[in-house]
Amino acid sequence: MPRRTSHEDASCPVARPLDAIGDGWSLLIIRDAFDGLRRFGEFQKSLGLAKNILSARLHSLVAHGLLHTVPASDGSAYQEYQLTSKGRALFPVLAALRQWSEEYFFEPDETRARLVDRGTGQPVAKVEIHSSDGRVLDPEDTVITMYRPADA
Amino acid sequence: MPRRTSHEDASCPVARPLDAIGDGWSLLIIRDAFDGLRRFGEFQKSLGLAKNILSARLHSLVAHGLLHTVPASDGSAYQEYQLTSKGRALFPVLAALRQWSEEYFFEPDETRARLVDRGTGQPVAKVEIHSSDGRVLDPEDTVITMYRPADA
DNA sequence: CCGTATCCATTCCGATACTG
DNA sequence: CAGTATCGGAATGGATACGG
Repeated sequence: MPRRTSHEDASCPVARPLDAIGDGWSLLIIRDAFDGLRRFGEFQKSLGLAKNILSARLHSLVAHGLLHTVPASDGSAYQEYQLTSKGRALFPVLAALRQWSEEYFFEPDETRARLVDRGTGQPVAKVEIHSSDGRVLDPEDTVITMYRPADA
Repeated sequence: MPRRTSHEDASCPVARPLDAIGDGWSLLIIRDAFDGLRRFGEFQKSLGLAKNILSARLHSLVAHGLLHTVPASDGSAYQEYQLTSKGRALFPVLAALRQWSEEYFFEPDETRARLVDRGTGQPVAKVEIHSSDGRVLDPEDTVITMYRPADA
């Protein structure tokens, strides 16, 4: 029996993107892309992975529409990898993940990389889930329901 | 050379939790836990994975402090798996991931599972990143900086 | 400098059988 | 029902060598 290879057809939005970013390196590549990295060598130096798998991950991210390649920038005949709008839209996810990790995976006195407001240098506000009318929602205040858009 | 086995010592909060939730199944188990699932068999039925790997994942999540086991609830001699506060704190991450996925991985007319306010039935508000004084921040408005807490 | 192709070691997953 | 133990196949990742 083949291994569970894909979540493409899952109706759950948590499952479906796992093919694109469910692997360990992809999220780190996206993080670096947000940080301004664009060149193959920059990613490789930052992440320290083998070139073949970096190549594979990059292609996968392009195939899933999170990155796209642009021809040059310096005269070279190579590619640069930039976030698409789909990739950029991961910003809140990454920010929430950062906050969760800082709170639960770091000792209070441990040095860490923080996401801050560029203008003020202050850390960004804690991500919260709100109702459509602005109340803060806890997990218990929410439910998962099936939504069938009318195909009018 | 050993494969990169762990991100435990990374100073980047994006990297460090990958050992705990970077694998494909863990996030889905957490999702199901938010959904109220607690028993081994419930998870297995929902996810359709082999019992040995479910067992391994569950143990890993317990070891990383996202789940904890409680003795019974019905008289049986078995365990139930519940989210810890650390696991519950993943709520905004999961919610942000859901929203991103719904927007970019589903066709507009495609049926999907949505996170809604239990009281009103309305979908939760879109997750945004705010500055400490309440402005909405785009990726460009932010920077990553190293933070060294004073060890007073 | 930017990749691609090949090889090898490790890991992971699924099925199955087994215990309580 | 709730797990554990074992096995085999598949996919992955790392190193390296090579080509543009």
